[in-house]
Amino acid sequence: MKSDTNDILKKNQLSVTGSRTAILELFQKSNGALAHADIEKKSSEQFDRVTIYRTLQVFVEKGIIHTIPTTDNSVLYALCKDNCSQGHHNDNHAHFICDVCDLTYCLEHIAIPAINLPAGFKQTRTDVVMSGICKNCSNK
Amino acid sequence: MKSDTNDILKKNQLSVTGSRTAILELFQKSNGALAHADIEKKSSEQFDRVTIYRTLQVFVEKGIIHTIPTTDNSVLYALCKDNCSQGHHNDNHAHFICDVCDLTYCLEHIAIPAINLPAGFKQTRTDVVMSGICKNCSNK
DNA sequence: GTAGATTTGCAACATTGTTGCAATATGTTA
DNA sequence: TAACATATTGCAACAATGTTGCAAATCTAC
Repeated sequence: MKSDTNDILKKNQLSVTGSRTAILELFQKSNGALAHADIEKKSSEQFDRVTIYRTLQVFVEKGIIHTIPTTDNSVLYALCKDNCSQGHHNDNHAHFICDVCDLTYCLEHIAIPAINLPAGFKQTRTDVVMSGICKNCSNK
Repeated sequence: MKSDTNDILKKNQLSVTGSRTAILELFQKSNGALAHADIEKKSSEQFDRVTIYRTLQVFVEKGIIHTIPTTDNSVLYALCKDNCSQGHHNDNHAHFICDVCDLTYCLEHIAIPAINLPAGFKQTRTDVVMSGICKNCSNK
């Protein structure tokens, strides 16, 4: 794992530092998306709040993680899969937020149907945010 | 316009007060969505910040306005059209945010195609957030 | 190992959102 | 319309979240 994160950072021309490695590992371990607050909680003993902000900013800029829009104020971040790590700004994303457990799933393999826009509108990015009950919670 | 907002408030069992009327009129005058900050700026001389927060909360609860998810931290609010003012929680919405002028369009008349979810997922709400260049900006 | 560049942590600050409570405004009833 | 009960507002104080500048520490390349 260590060398994995190491590679990712180097590939993106970033210095390999403790906080970057740790935060990247957090994302790799988590099965869903993480909010800034989650990251703070899971690593706040170690790193300054400011460092986390800046690390997330850099990761987003480099396309290592992406943001997920939500209806409330919270911003979620999730790891970009290998094949979408470049040119993320023209990408389409679908996410599912469970109303029960609050986990966010990245629906990587979902095809987003084309949506017809009114004439004159040029769309470069589409985000689909679905909410409801996830697989785990509906089985309980 | 005054009697219009009056009706809307009464229909939703809300007292007709200065701030509610004013904020509702702001939404009716604006052609796009408004962020909390916008509302503060356009009416901050008149109403307390807290009042604006609470007014927006009440409006959302009553289904008078709805929130629009965005990729950055900002929460946008937009007026619900008449026919979507009830049962808003099971609704589908599409919005377009222009990268140039930053205006947000509610695409009321757009059909959102069904998206196939993995087995076990039950979706109750779908938000589509598109960004790009709007009609006005692409004509410049 | 050392020099130069990058990153971190701290401090201070700005913005955004929340809560309790007293004062005020609203709706209702007589 | 006066008066009561209820709902709303504004204030103050606070909490959470995000930003900036700068010196110290760390990293990379040589």
